[in-house]
Amino acid sequence: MPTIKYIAQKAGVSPTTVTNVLHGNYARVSKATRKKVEKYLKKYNYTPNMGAMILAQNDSRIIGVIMFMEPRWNETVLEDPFSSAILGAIEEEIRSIGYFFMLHTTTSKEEVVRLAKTWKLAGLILVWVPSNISPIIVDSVESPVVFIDSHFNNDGKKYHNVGLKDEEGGYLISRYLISKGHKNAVFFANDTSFEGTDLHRFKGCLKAFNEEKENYHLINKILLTKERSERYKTYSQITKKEMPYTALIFSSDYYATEAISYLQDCGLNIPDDISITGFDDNIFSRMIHPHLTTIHQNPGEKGRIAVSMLMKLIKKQTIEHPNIELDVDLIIRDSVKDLKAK
Amino acid sequence: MPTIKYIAQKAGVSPTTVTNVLHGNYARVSKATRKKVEKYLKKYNYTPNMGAMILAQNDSRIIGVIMFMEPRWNETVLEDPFSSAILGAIEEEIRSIGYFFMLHTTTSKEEVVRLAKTWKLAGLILVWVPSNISPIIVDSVESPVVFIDSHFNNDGKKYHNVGLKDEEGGYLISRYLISKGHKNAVFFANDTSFEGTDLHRFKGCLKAFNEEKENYHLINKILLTKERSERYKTYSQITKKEMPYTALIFSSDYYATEAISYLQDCGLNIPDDISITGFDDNIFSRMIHPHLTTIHQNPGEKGRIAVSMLMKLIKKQTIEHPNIELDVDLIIRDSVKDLKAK
DNA sequence: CTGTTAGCGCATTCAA
DNA sequence: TTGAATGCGCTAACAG
Repeated sequence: MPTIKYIAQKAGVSPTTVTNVLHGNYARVSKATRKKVEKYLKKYNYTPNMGAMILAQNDSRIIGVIMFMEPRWNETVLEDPFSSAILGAIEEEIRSIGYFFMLHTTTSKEEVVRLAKTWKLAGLILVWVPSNISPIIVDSVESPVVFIDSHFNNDGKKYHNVGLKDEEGGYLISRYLISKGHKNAVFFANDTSFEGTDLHRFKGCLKAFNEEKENYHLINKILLTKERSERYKTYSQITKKEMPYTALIFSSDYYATEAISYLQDCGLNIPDDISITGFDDNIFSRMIHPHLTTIHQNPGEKGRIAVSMLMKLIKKQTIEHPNIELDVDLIIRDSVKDLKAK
Repeated sequence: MPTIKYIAQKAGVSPTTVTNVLHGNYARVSKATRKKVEKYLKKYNYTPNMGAMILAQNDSRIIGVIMFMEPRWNETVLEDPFSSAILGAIEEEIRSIGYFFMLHTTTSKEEVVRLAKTWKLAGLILVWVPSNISPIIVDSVESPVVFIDSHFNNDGKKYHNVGLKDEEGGYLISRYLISKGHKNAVFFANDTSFEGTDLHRFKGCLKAFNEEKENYHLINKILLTKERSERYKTYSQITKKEMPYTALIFSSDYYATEAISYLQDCGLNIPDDISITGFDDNIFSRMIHPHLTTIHQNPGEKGRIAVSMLMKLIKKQTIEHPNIELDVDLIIRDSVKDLKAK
């Protein structure tokens, strides 16, 4: 494993010169020696030692991507095509600009801070951070930070976030349900904490239903747990009692899909017996039958924008829009019954 | 950011003593000084600098996980819940033993070698490496290497691999089809290269059909591409011509699911018009209707075993089983028609 | 049991 | 346009 020193010796120049060639400081090297050095660099297949680089310049070119989630990446989280799509896009983007991708899941802010220090991370991308700990992280970490899908308390701090028009999504899907004659619906949140995206989507639904006259109600919110058997129990109650609602609004395609499958197994017909909507427009939303009516978003775009925003931060460029909210689209498929049609 | 030197100074001891405390070399430190040092370590919240560690001992504690795939993590690869489940398990495992997880996708062996050198990787986990380049990587890299789902040419080299009884899986699913009266089937491979897992699954199918008398045929293999529209074209041909087969054997649930959805949209009834089987038993195999008859495997286990094997390699412990083939199970659901029933 | 010292590979002064 | 010297934080060999 050749070092700069070694190359320098072989080429008969000083280490400094080799460094200058490597860094493209061509103003400080004559063309002739530059060519010569490049030849030896290639000949001995020089590879930098990142350890030395970190030590010398306090920057690792590693971008840490932290997914905030339960200790275990269980089926309900990472197997959701939506997470993977974000990660895939981020990885590709980071790699293409010559940085490195360190992935970490945790729910501990201390762990994030420690990771950033230990590795002198060039930057951090934090996915799904609860709003109460984001300010702490931003304050304790030296590296620039970009959030994905976070919502913040209005504490005057400047956050960089790539999110979605969650509220508008909730509004759109609810308006659509109302337009099809649905007067009573239930909202299923992805998480028991019910904050962030869940909360905003819910607010959007609420807004739509509140615009209507009486008899229109977003009846309730139900918080789904990470435990599949418990969710099944929740779904099963839908089949039993006299349902005071005609539509189920899910805050993710993942759970909407799961519920449809479960309810179908119970003998229900979707959407004839009950209408169901999702959120995300993941691959499986169009693979199941009935195809799922849902809100579209582009997870890859989220990841890519997050990386490019982070790079601007790293390079200390100015950022015009520190808080991006990507657009949503209503995707009408077949999981909602038209109650007005006869 | 306190350093060892700084802590040593504050505690009134030498850096060596601090190091010894940090490394648990308690034989070289008196209990009293140990306590004292620990106090200061905590007080100043000491965090190691990995750059210095890499430099000093040529080991980064980073485990590089390389996914061999097309430059773009597109929907067809990472959004497959199967990949994410492997990654999730690996990440969790690596983190729990105090190592770090660097994720990289590529198809270039040079890139793998460079990454390993640049970061002095503690170890490498290579997923889905084509058999022709695995020996090259093993030879060019200093770090221990564990493969996942690779198959090797018999070149006498010692590989460490965590795989699956792919052939048995193919055999099981084919025997099942035959038992239900299916005499002619087609095999759909996940990749155009048709090697590794695809090939072995196919072989298993072939074996089952060849055991039968004449008139039993695994008619053909069809190699699916990464381009969705092309796959749709492939599926659509199934609907058009007079099908000389009654079952489609897919080498993954992912594509089986996709095909079912597509064919249903074309008006076909699964399994009445045609039977379809998958491979993997991912989450969506039981969410779609008809539920998919498939071969079960446990991706999380694959990831965890790979990490533990790698750790043994890193610690230079002996490995009894360098080539593990995990068991498969036939999962019978509703996507295969019983042709013998009337 | 404790401390001194040298060196890992690189970037970065500063001098020539 | 080139080179020599210094230090980043840590480990390990050696000395006490």
